[in-house]
Parts: sequence; structure tokens; C-alpha cells
Amino acid sequence: MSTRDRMLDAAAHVMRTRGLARATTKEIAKAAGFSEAALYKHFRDKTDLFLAVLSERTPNALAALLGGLQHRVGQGAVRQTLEVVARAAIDFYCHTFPMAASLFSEPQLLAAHRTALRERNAGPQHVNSALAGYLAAEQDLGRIRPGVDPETAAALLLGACLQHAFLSHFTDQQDDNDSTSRFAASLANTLTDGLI
Amino acid sequence: MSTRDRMLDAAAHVMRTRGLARATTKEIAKAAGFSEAALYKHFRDKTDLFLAVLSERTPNALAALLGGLQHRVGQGAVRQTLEVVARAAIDFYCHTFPMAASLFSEPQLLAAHRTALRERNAGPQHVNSALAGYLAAEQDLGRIRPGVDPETAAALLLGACLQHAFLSHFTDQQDDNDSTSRFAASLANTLTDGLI
DNA sequence: TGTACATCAGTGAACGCGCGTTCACTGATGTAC
DNA sequence: TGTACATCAGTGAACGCGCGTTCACTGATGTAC
Repeated sequence: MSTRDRMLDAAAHVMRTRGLARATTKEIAKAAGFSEAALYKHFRDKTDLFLAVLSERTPNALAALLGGLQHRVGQGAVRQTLEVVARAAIDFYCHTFPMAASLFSEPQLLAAHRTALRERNAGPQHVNSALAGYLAAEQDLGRIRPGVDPETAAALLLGACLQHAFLSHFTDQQDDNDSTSRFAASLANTLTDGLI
Repeated sequence: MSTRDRMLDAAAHVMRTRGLARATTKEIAKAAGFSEAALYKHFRDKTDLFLAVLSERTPNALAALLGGLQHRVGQGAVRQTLEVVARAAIDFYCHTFPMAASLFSEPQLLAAHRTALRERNAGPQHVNSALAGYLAAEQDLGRIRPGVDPETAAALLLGACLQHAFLSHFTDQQDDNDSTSRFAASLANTLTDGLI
């Protein structure tokens, strides 16, 4: 594993556990097992390091799953697919949220990250549109009511997952695998059937 | 308006516009029109000031609305009530989110705020349970399907609103009043009727 | 093979700066007689 | 009413500290002949 990779891992770890404000060059270097000066052999400055962490250490398991949804169009129950998506989304958001939220404390860093995401056609909004694309395809097959707006439906499901991650971290009560699965199933059921 | 109030307003403004990381005593004092030393006549330290801002400058319009929901039970269409709630939730989250998210960069501050909220029986999770309480009451009247879990339904609606606020700020594309209203209506409709 | 030099990842120590905080002080206002 | 003192909100200047960053340096490895 390269020095650069060890630095990125260490930085991601410190950012996640101590928070962005306490993610100092000293802490990161210590966690990586190098001197602070060594950081500057691999990254122009601290911002460069942070942006590299955000780009290279944000898991894309959810993007991969959503990208594969096109092959599930017409296959299995929509409700079942939504449950799988919800489950993956909760895991993803739980893992990603603290770092993403931290960015709001440094608007300049957020803006730089936004630009980097735009260049790669990535970002949180693409998660929604990927799911909306799947729902639209199912709608074309008549497996979803014609009146439904796919973007809205995606927002309901994924919004609930994001909020779940937010609340978990905000209240500091991470829940276990089982209750997460039950919540995902409940979301998929309620959204599919409606309230009335 | 008291000196203390002016300081709280200034601090809230700086936190919102420059971000938590740039909300220094110097910036806040300048915005309030006092010396930095004056801050320490009214607040023990910077953390004390921040906690006061979080406690006394977080709008509770949403809590008020949700508290009043009990009087709407059985009145008007559920769909309509959900639309009103969604509209208010989006406004509230849009206004509150940047500051709440910032807290994740300083876990110690987040923990202190969590404790303060717990003492007042407040916090983001109470928004969900207030809406869930309303939905449960409507369910008792037979105006919502018996199979629906009120907590899940509340999570879907409010989660979508929270995510909307998150995405607005993350992508830096605040939207106008009209499209917000349309989104709120679409959320209420889709949740009410379901996908199938 | 041995020798002289080049390269380069990584370091210890120092740097200037901006931060939160404290201090001795000022000057306006209130109060007792 | 005038005088002497108490109170107290607010200040300018200084403080130590930790931060990000840079510097001259080391020592291991590669390379030419």
C-alpha cells in the first residue's frame, strides 16, 4: 500500500472519528505514521488532501447498485427492489453523512468539492435521478401507476434513508442490522401501497 | 435590543454565512459591533456562545405547526394537511440545515448540543414523532389504512423534505417559492396514493 | 567489483499567523448625604 | 444642589498556543563506468 494511500486512509479516519475541525495535519500525519512534512510531498496543501479524500475515499457501492437497476426493470417485484435500494442507501448514507455534513462548516471546501463532483458528473443528486430512472422504466411497463412522478417517489424513499442516517448520528444511536432491515422493508411497503 | 441579543444575532449570521469554521470571535464581535472582549462579559466562552445560538436562534415554527396538528385530526383531507406540513418542513430544514450539519465537524459541540436538547425534550427526532402522532390519530379514525406504520410514513415525508434542503445547499441551487410548493404537493400526493 | 555521484522519500525543527482568552483600564450612570 | 464614591458595560492591547507550511537536511537506493 503506497504512502499516499496510507495518508488518505488516515485522513479519512481522522475526519470521520475526530471531525473535520480536529482533522489537523498533525493528527493525520500521526495516524498515517509519517511526519507532517511528508504530507506535503504528496499533496499541495491541506485542501488538496481533503479533496482527494472526498474523491477517492467516498464509497460508490450505492452508485454501482443503482447503475445496475436497469437490469432489474420488469424483474421481480418493484417493492422488493425498493427494499434492496433502501437497505443499501441507509448503509451508504450512514457511512457518508458525517463527512458530507462537515463540509457545511467550510463553505469554500464545499464549493471546491462541488466543482470536483460536477466534473465527474457525480454527487448526491445523481443517486436520486438514478432511482427515478428505474422507476420511470417500470412505469413505462405499467408496473407503477401513470400518475406517479418518479423523481418525487425517489425523493421519498431516499430522503427517508438520508434522514435516518442523519438522526442516527445526530442522536448518537446507531442501530443494528436487523432494525435497519426492518425499516427498509417498512419504507418500501409504505411507499408502494400509500397511506389510504 | 439587548447587547446579548445583538451578539446572538451576529453569531447566528456569521455561522450561517461564513460557516462554523470561520465563525471566529473576531468575526462575530465585528458583526455585532462590539469588541471581542465584550463577548466574554455575556458568555463564558465560545462554546457557551454557540450553544446559546443553537438554543435561542433555532426557529420553532415547525414545532408549533406540528403541535397544532392534533386539532386537525379528522378535519380536512389528510393529503392537504401533509402538503402543509411538507411545505413548512422544507422551509424549516432549508433554514436550519447548514448550522445543524456544521455540528458534525465538531463532535464535542454536537454532543453538548445533544445534551441541551435532551433536557428540553427537543431535537429533530421529535418532529418525526409529532407527525407520526397525527397520522396515528387519523388512522384511529379510519382515514388511513390500518396496515400503515405512522412512524414510517412520517419518515418518508419529512425525510424527503430534509433531503431536499440538503441537496439545495449542497448543490447551491436554492429554488423559488413556487417550485417548493409544487414539490410539497407532489410529495403529499405520492405518499398518500402510493406507487401502484 | 568498486567508486563516485544522482535521486528521492521522508524528517526535525523552525516559521509566521490567527485564534480564543484575559487583563488593566475608561467613562458613563446611579446613589448617598 | 453639589460632591464623593460605587457600579458596570465595554475596550485596546497583549498573552500563549496550536495551526499549516517550509526549510535544510539525512540516508537508502539506483546508476554509470
